[in-house]
Amino acid sequence: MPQAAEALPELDDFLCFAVYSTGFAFNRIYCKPLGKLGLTYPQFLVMVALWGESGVTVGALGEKLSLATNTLTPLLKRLEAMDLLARRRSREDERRVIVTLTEKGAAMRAQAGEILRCIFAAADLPAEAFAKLTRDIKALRSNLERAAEAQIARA
Amino acid sequence: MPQAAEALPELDDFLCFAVYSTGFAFNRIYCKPLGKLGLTYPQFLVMVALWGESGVTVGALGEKLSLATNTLTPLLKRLEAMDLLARRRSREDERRVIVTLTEKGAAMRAQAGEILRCIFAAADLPAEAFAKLTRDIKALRSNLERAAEAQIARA
DNA sequence: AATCATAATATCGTGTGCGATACTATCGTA
DNA sequence: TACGATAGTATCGCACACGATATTATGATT
Repeated sequence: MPQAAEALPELDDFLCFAVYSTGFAFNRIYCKPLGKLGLTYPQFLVMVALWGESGVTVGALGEKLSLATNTLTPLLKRLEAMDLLARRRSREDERRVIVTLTEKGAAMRAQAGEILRCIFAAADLPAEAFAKLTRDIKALRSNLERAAEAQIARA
Repeated sequence: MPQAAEALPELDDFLCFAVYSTGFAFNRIYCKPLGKLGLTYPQFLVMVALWGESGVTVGALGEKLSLATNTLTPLLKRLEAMDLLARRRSREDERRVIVTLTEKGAAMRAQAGEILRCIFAAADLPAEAFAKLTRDIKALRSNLERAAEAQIARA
């Protein structure tokens, strides 16, 4: 006897889809202000990471951004071509590549505040709700990452 | 007199980055169970939309998914090649393309429940927190979309 | 010192996202 | 009924993401 069809929520009620589509909504909002700087959204995130700490390895940068070198290397080469950062091999360990902001790249930091104000305005949430949502999503990400590691451990 | 450098939050405290990285964390979690079905994560989302309502136009599907035809058309062609859906021109309006589930595509719905349970388990949140987070993120997305429209209107 | 395992980065191929553009069908208006 | 405007879809090019693989450097073991 065939089982009754299991109820399936609407796509719009999926948490994963909410996150997925909101990510792209952020991307679209960032498009205009970042276009003035000639940056894409992922490139901007790399710059933010470097403004926090310059002179780091590709691997350390990838750790911060949850990106592997297959994504990061071409992206960094494009930023290098724009003269925003420099890539050089480490002397102590020739396997490592150190990424450092150029003067131009460091100077661009002055534009960041204005952009973040745009985004904050677009999100249109009270500061406390904004902060709480950030914490909640980070907690979710942390859980998902833990589950992903468990998946690998089982394999 | 040069202004003191404006404080810039750490990348990890950006709401946009939290959403961005959590989206990819979802993607990585979905990878294993969807691999068994031969689907990518965006392809799965399209299937979910069609399980909700089959026989819709490419445009209507794009509306649900916030995707334009430049992304959707190649994706739909791949699903069509897998015999999960059919694309045919509308008789009444030859501009429209109607997307319909095949038997195989409709049957795949039976696998969806198990996958969603995997994801829910990986998120590891109480059901109420899960639902509230979904609502909060959707509200954020709604605000961002409204701001994007305002951007266009100003342009 | 030779050899093998491992680490760090790079390369390649596939599948999205998306701005810009093209193409065909429908509609509105003279 | 022509004809310009608009709608719906497709195509193209570029920039991510990422699994798989390659390449070079370091470390470990004998």
